[in-house]
Order: sequence, then structure tokens, then C-alpha cells
Amino acid sequence: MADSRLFFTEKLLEWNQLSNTRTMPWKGEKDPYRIWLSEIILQQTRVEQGLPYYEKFIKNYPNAKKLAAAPEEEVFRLWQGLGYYARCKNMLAAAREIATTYNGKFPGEYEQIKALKGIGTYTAAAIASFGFQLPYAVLDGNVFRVLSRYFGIETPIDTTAGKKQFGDLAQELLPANQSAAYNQSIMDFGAVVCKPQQPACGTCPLNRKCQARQQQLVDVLPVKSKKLQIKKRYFNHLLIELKDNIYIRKRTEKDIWQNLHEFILIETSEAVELDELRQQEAFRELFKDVPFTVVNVSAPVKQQLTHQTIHSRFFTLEIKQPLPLPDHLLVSRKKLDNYAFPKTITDFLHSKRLQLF
DNA sequence: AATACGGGGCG
DNA sequence: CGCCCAGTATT
Repeated sequence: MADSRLFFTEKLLEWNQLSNTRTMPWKGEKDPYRIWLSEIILQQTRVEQGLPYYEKFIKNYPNAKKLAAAPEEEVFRLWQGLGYYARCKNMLAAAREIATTYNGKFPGEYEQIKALKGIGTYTAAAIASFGFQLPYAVLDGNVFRVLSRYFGIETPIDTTAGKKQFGDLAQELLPANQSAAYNQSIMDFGAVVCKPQQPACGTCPLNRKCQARQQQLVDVLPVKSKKLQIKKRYFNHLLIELKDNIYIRKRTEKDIWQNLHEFILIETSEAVELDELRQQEAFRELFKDVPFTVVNVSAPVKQQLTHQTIHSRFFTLEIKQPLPLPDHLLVSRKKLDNYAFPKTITDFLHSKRLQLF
């Protein structure tokens, strides 16, 4: 068993040296700040999707102190469109912690790194190995897949037992003096060769000893135990125009898009037309003392998220006197660019802008 | 232990 | 439409 494990590690490092053609701007990066930034951006995010965001952030905030000094709204604007917005909030908190507690210098011990907001076991191991040559094995989607297939492990990866088993194995396989190269190798290998769909088993340097291949389990592994429930939600966005101004608010509730902005939102349990919306209690309360005229009703648009399907409709209304909306901001159209919005809303705004020209 | 959290790409 | 992506925090 020890031999087969040694073989696995050696082959992987060899593949990395001879055949790995994957290039990314942060590969071989020595600055822990840049490594950290790339890892946060790439959590549950494809390299191609995260790349432009990485470039933007490095350009705007070349070091932790710069990021720490940035206004939160500005940072959210840069993050807009990338998703999982808690990452942005936590990243800023971590930058400020680094600036104050560590005087802007990224901490170099695993426990210190892991203690920063938004850094879990994967990201801590990545920074520790890539940035500080410490012997911590990364455990991400690629590693789960490569290990489960090569060693034929059918333990579900989304369980405590699975995480322990794969984590222990990954750590055993790690050559302590080459942790960075090994971690890089196994992730690239998972992304390029041992891919989720249609892996390149024919040319895989590990194929002869791959348990999944021998047992016809390649498309079964890795095993996941849970299947997610997707719920439907119906969002009715009210763009209320007072001269050139529009009401917006920051989403603060524990829900999707926390810390992003929106227009006045009335959520319903099913799709509604304008006359049904007008019957809603929230709507009647809103306009009980103020007359309005309907300017536009958009077609329904759908957005598919991981756990929910959002059906959105935009109702543009015009009023002549202000509404009593204490927790909303009255913002001029031009200034909308200063605020971060979810994609559903930016898409609508952009489509609207096109109509004007 | 289970669940929520975005957006995009691919078959 | 389902699966997956350099996962983490919260309940």
C-alpha cells in the first residue's frame, strides 16, 4: 500500500513537470496576499470566471493595506457579478485584520491563516503551502475526485467521515518538502486529466493502477450523498421614479444577495400580473397616500441559482411626491453605478439602457 | 449533520 | 435540466 501511494505521488509530480500546460497568473506566485486573493475568488468558481476579477482586484488593491483602506461599497462594486457575496464581506474583514493585527504583513502560520475570516481548511492549506512552503495538503473538488477514482473510494465526499478519510489520505500522499508542487499538481491534474465529465483516461499516466477504471466506476466517483432542493421564488421589483430619482435599499436580511442593493421588492408565492400585484397588502400600504402612474411592466425573467429559481418582473412606476420609506435611499439614476446589485437587476438595467440609445 | 450561499459553462 | 466549479459559515 505504501508503494502504491509513493507511485501515485511520483507520477503526479512527473506529470506536472512534463505535461502540465495549465497557466494562471497566480501560479508560482510568492506574495501571500496575491495567493490569498486568488484563492478567495476561486472558491466554488471557475478559473476563467474568476480571472478578470483577480486582475481588477490586484490593480485596485495591490496589497492588504490598500484593500483594508477601501470603502466597503467600492469593494462590493468590484465583486459585483461574481456571486457568493459573503466572500467579499469576509475578505474585507480579513484584510483589515491583516492591516491592524499583522501590520499589513500576511501571517505565516497555519493557525493564524485559518483564523482569518473566509479562510477554511482548503484555503488555509493552499496559502500555507503555496505561500509559506508548509506541509498542508489541499482538499478541494479536484482532490476528492482524483483520490476517489484512483483509490476506488466510495465514501460520500459530502459527509464528515468522507472529509476525514480523504483529508487523511491527501495528507499522507503529500511530500512534505514539495507541498506546493504536489498541491498544484493534483489540482491541475483533476482539472485537465481527471475531469468530472469525460476524463482523459486513455492518456492518463495513472490509468493502469486506477481502481475506478478497473472497476468501471469512473462516472460513479466521487459519490455525493445529498441532492439539493430547489425552490421557486417570485420577485416583483418596483422601480419607483420621482423625477430622475429611484428608491433603492441594501439587502440586510439573511437571504441571498446580502449586502447588495435592490429596488422596492414585493415577493409573492407565485407569478402575478400588475392588477394582482396591486391587490397585495404591501403594495396597497406603500401607495395608500400617494398616487402613481404605470410607466412600464417588463417581461418575466428567470435566473437559476444553486438552491433556487428566481422569477423576476420589473414594474416601473412614476410618482410626483415622495414615499415614506425610511430604510430606502432616493438615488439619482446616474448614481446607481455607485451601488452593487445582483445580476438579475444589472441585466435589467443594461437592457433598459440599450433602449434609450 | 445539514443547509444556504451566485453565477456560469457544458453535455 | 443536472452537474460541477481551487469552499465557508451558520444553524
